Amino acid sequence: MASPRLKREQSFDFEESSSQEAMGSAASASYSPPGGVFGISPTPESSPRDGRKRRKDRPSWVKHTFTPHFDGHLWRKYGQKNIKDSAFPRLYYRCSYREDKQCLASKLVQQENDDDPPLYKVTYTYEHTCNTTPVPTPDVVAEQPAPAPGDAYLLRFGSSQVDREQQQQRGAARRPFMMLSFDSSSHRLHHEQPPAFPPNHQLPAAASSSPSFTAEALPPPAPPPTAMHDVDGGDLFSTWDSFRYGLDDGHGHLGSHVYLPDDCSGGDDNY
DNA sequence: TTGATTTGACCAAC
DNA sequence: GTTGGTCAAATCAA
Repeated sequence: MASPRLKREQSFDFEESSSQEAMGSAASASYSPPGGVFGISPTPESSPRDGRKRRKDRPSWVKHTFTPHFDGHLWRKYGQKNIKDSAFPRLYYRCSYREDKQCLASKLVQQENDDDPPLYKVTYTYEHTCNTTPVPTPDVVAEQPAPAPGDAYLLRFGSSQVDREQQQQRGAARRPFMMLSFDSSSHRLHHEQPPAFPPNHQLPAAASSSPSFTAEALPPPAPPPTAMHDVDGGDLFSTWDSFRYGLDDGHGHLGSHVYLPDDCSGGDDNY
């Protein structure tokens, strides 16, 4: 009402991970610390109608990632919409525990380009209050056994992006797939010791052979999940997701690409 | 049968 | 008036 149009400025983009929640970024890290940083009280909408308010007075933070679906929390998709001026649809997710635990966390996933892998902008709203411990350990194989200091540690999870998206879009999505991402500052993994990924975790040949790339992620804020391969022996984590450990030198490395964190888009959206 | 996803409609924010 | 976020019925898959 009185406030001028709230654009992305509304969403706090924090480059520094001062807050280390489970929000880490898998790719570039421009996310803001959930919790406590927002002066506003994330008071849940009291009335159902309020819940439909557009981004306004709601704590939110943005991050760019190649693995938008992988941040350690369980999400349920509740909507998808084509956005004006955007070539890609926006996906709407909310915490699977929303009802069980009144967790208000939600996120919007917006693909930003068509690269390989594509970069996504993920806007989180409200911090998780479900206290669920996320992050199962994915099937993963380090592509680079020993990243040099300051380098990214690339891990690839599972199959191709296409596969994953196809699955996701079709029935495979039935099982709420986990999204995992780690925060960078809070908990840095050491190169010599990647997270507790079970040794027996490997990728499908296709995945490991694919040159196409993978995203990078930063170390988990919380102790890496212990060997939890896919919860149901499946492909829960056999996805195109991957991680990168280490460095927060300010920008992410993606294969040969280097992109600037967060506001690289400079206020981006035109929405 | 159950539970997640899809998709169009509704409605508030701009 | 337009756009974006959410709802909810229909659909689908395990």
